[in-house]
Amino acid sequence: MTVDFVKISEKWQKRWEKDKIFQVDGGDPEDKNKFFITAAFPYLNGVLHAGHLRTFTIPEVVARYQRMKGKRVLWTMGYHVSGTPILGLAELIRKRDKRTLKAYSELHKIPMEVLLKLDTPEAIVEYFSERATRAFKKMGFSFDWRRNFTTDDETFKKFVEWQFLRLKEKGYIRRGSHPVRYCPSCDNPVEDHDLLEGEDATLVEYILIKFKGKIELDGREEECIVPMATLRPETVFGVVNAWVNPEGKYVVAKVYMEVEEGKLEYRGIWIVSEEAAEKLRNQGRVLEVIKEIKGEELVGKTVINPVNNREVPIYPAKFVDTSIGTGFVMSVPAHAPYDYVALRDYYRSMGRELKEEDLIPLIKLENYGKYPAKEIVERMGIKSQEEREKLEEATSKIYREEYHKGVLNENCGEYSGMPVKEAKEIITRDLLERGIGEILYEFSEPNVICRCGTRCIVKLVKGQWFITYSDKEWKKLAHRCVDMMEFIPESLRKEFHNKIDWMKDKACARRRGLGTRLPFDREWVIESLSDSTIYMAYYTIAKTINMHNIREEQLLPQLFDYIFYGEGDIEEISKITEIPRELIEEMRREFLYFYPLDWRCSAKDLISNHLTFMIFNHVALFPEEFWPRGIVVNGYVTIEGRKLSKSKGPLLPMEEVAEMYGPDVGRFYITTCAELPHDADIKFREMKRVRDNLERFYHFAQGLTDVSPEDINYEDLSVIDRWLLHRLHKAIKLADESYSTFQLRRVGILFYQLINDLKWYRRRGGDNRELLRLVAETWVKILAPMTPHLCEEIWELFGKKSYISLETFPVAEEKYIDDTLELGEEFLASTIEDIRRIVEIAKIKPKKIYLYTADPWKYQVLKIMNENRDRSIKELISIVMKDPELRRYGKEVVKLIRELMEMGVKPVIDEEKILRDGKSLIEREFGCEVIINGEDKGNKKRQAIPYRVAIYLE
RNA sequence: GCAGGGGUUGUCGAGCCUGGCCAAAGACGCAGGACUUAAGAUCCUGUCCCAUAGGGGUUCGGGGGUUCAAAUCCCCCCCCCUGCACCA
Repeated sequence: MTVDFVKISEKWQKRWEKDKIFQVDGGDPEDKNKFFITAAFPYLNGVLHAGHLRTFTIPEVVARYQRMKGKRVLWTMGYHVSGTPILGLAELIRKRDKRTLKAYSELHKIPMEVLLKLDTPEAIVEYFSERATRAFKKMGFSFDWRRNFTTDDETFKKFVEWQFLRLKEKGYIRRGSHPVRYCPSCDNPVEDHDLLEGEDATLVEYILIKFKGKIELDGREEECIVPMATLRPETVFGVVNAWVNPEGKYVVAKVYMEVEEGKLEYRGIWIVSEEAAEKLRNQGRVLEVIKEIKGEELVGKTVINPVNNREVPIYPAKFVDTSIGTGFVMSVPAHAPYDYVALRDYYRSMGRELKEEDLIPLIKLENYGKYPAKEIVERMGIKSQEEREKLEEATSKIYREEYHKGVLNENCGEYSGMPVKEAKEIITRDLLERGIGEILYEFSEPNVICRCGTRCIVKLVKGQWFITYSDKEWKKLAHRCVDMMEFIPESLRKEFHNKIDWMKDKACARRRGLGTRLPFDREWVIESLSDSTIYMAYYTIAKTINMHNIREEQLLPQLFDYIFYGEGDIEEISKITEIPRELIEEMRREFLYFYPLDWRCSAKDLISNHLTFMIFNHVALFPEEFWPRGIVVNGYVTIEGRKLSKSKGPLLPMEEVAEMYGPDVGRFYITTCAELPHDADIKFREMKRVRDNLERFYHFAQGLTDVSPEDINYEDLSVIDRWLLHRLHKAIKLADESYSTFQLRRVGILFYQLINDLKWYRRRGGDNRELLRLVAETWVKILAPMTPHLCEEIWELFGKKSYISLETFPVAEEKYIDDTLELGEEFLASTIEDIRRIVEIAKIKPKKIYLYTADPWKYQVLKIMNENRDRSIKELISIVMKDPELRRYGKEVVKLIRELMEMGVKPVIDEEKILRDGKSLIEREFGCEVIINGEDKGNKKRQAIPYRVAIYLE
């Protein structure tokens, strides 16, 4: 007889909806008995899948639990549609892209005739939000649906506008330029998924150090700048020459920097490679080329190091790549193996030897002499510049060690004595400030190719809007928030502190995509991660806005100021917004009641962006009392070992889980199959087993409809009854703890333990049906947050008229908890196990089993040990030996203490009584008579110690 | 490179924070038995090696240390995963 989980779920979902049991309104602000939990809403360019299922089911279960704990629970969901992916998807569908159509029909299960119509962003948003809603409902999510919205709703956009106006007012929005990966052919920034090659490439910042030179122009000698590109600006103090590629093409050009839009600043005449000129143009400079020259023309000329005015010669070197940096490299042979080898080669070609006096050391490094580069080159036996591989190795080794352990020496002026790690940053800053350094961005890999086949460039986007997450004061507030918050797992706290420290200014607007336009610059659309940082606050008021059809033009900034800050005159606001005063008051009340957010749940991919932004925006816009209180992060999901993929599968739509296995099975499985922070691997076999177990639980309950827990006679309970009762209350306690700390897997384990407990109970001859009914009723409540439909069904079967979803969570009663009962059963089980081992090893089929408990003095020793739990063995021996009675047993006492210690010190229990109670079980198991503490056969009795009876088989 | 997480018995996966009851939970797999006409389901038992009375031996990435005692604490090394941003 199988249970139809799907049918049961449909029945209860209908009833819940009809009775609106999950709609929630704010209560008395004085008595904030509330629980506000949210999950990072899904981005709707596809159906909800197994990953969403996990991330959303966790808070869903906890929300239901808290509801049963009597809290007013605000739990709902919105839909994220901002940004470009939906735009892109609409375009692909319009173009009838084969791969897209295949993925969306087969993986997302969209009928082709419907799919082909999804060729506008609006159609996609509408379709997928309906699908998402359906999936949530089928899984039995207990949302207050009145508060649902999408980020493209005009009303929500007004809220985002308010947010950005206030951020700008507080000085957290600025305008500037920004390097991005750019495709010159598509004329657009290139996102990760639009790359053919080079996904791993990062942006690296080269520092251009402006060495001064002279160049002949029109017969006159002119001052010019020869910029050296370097990743190690601190080594500028050790430059002894510069390198140029003699074969390379270079240009002499007047360089202007675009400091503001349309405003140029002259930066002098520069000599750079042709490729570098192009890069400079892309990165905010305007170049006027005066003439082209070949690298060899510069060989032998000199340049002046701007930090120490040292004049150094330019030498030729083949290793200089004109496509990297500027085509000029400053040579620091004391610390750069390439430079050392190239200079040595060059000197030799000139007929002289490179000597130590020719080098300028600038970094002191332990385990090395004055000239680390020279040393490593000699140690590795590098003979010429051609040995690229070895040189790379030597370079990275020296760079790494110098960076971490090096200290600048006396040649470094004001920076001497500084560790390289620190000096690097400071020197960079100083070079930039003094105008002798500039930044040039490069990719860390040579090949970064756009989907269109064009090589990407780094482009400086001008007029970009930023949120200034680099702001030190702002970071302080964010750190403070993190200090006050709770994190699950706790290790997140450290991680968030790190993320906050690393946060740089973030570009917060783009040229295209769905979403909200910047209220102060309508050309730009607010970037999709930036519009979703404080939207939990919107949940508190969305109900009022949705139910009363408040229109976007009514949602003026003054209104939000009143709702969130209590600022302004309500009469006046009511007048200008044409929103009735009561509704404004309602919104204010709901916000005050439900805020702050108690828990934010998400998968771990959002740690470094969304969750961190959420903290930043909250601390910027809200007073401390409204800062978020906790973050819960769960691991990823794989299916039978494979990563999820929206385009390649597997995906496992949430709806499919609901339809194929039933929502309760899916909910139970996804929350208990892995520990919260770990990745979960869905295995369909295991999911089936969950279904079997839940089914068994249903049948167990089904067999108990005719009895009542009211009829339990507590006076008359047997040992095993009391044990079961103890286990029940202990389970309540643990389940309570587990739910409140998001340890849902533990609840699952408790459930499996219940099944095992019931097995043992029956094996021990337990058959108190009233008690079993109590166990069933209690467990239905414990499981209700996880498997609500099944539990409602059983609840109804038990003749209850209420919804179990609204019942009170069971309360553990200490008076029924007695750990010695548990120790007793364990003792009994281990006794049986011991007998079994002897039977097996000795190959005896016993006719009679004699069991002997230990002599009383041995329990006395155990008792003393219990009273002195923290003592060492030595101490225990001396304590026990103080007792003259016990001292009589001499060495035996010492031996006993050691044995008991090894076993673990447990309280003394009445072993004989337990054995007598379990006698019939042992007799049944072995099919023979059991004699307890009878005649001492084979002188065995003396072997008995507490928790280990002596056994004699006959 | 920087940061965070992790390496446990056939597999997955607890335990490690708060050292001793850890040969190490549980699940799966495998093997044996009971039940059954049979299959499935269910229940019992075993599953590192050795052992004819409940015993012994070798294990928890590698190496070293602290301790009467370490999978668990400390140090070093190796390996794996994730993030490093404008992208949802």
